[in-house]
Amino acid sequence: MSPRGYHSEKRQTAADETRRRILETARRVLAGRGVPQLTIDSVAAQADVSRQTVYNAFGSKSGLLEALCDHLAERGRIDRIAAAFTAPDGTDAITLFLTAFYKFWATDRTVTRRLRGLATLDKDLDAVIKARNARQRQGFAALLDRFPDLDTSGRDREQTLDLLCALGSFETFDTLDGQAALAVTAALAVLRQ
Amino acid sequence: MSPRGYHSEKRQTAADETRRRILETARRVLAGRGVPQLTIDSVAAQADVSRQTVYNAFGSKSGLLEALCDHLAERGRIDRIAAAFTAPDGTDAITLFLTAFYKFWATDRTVTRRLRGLATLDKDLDAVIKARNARQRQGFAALLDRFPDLDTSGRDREQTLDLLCALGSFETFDTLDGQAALAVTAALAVLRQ
DNA sequence: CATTTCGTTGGACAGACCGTACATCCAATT
DNA sequence: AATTGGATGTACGGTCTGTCCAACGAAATG
Repeated sequence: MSPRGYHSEKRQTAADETRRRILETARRVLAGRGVPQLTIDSVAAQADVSRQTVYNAFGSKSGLLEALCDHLAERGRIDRIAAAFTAPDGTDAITLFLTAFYKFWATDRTVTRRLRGLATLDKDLDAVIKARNARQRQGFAALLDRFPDLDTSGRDREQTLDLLCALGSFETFDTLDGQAALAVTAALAVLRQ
Repeated sequence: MSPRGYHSEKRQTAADETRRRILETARRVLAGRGVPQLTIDSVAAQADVSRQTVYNAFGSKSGLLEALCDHLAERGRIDRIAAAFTAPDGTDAITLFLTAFYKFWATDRTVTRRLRGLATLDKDLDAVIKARNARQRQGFAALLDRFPDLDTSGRDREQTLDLLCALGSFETFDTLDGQAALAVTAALAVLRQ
């Protein structure tokens, strides 16, 4: 703590800029073909930054990956899901919700796949991704609340949510090759049956 | 190559036994809670074997993981899918096929999840898993061939296969918490709609 | 019995990577 | 002019992979 705060604008923005440059580099590295060579060394070098700077900005490799998750959320305009909650029609709402996620993942498909793979080895990153999945489930739940007539299957509510989350998961997006329309029809079939 | 073959039974079975012990240890390590500490060192130590022996048996860490995939296939009785191809009814066939996979994955759920995560970082392992997914798709395709009336959706055949693969994927199994019945009803809903 | 073979062992080594510490430089701030 | 904070460079310890090699011992062969 400084006795007299050195609040600075130029310094802050400069630091943010390097931080951002590092994140972009990490994203580019993970997006490349072949096995991702995501080492602090290579990211730092490609971002034209010293290794120490990466640690200053993110603390650790885990920290970098977590920050990258948020970075991807911005890039992929995950905020598009907001439109789903103002839709007047239930079917439209589900459609908007699912397609928002599919567009989001399509933005950085390879990076997302690898990030989720890396979460297997990283407790912190795993927590971030689990939280994200949980929020998606809450979104589906909110839509089911708003449109009670949407689910005419007579199934248990939690089970319906399980199915929707499965169809809306990144992995399903990935195996469906991004065909959002396919996921939407499947979801509607599951809800109606 | 030996000028005069030293074909041995005792040696062979002994080597197979240590190989098997290493695989079981690796499986146990990957099944443990927390971040998996799957290092050659720890596996070797827990299997009461020298590190060199692991390399003799599997060549590399990738080799060990690939072998573990096959090991899991045996343990999980993946051969149960055979029953699906002799079923007289299409619906039964799909049900048997899907539940065989779900039982398979339920056998070593955590291990499979981590193995698939590790495939992100390992080209060889990734190839093994991709091949396995492809075989599942061929299985679904064979069922659609045998029972042409099964798919009344009028959808493109490849798209129907995409959806079935998505529902039959390990990741969907994982998010559905192993509820095979749920996946089956979803698959049937998708086929009928 | 003598010899060959093979799986196994133990130690040593290079190379990659993570994370930390520290002394230093420079530009922005006061 | 003095201070502060971000960035740099270097160095070090630790972990893990993969390879090499000398050696041991039990099984197989003649």
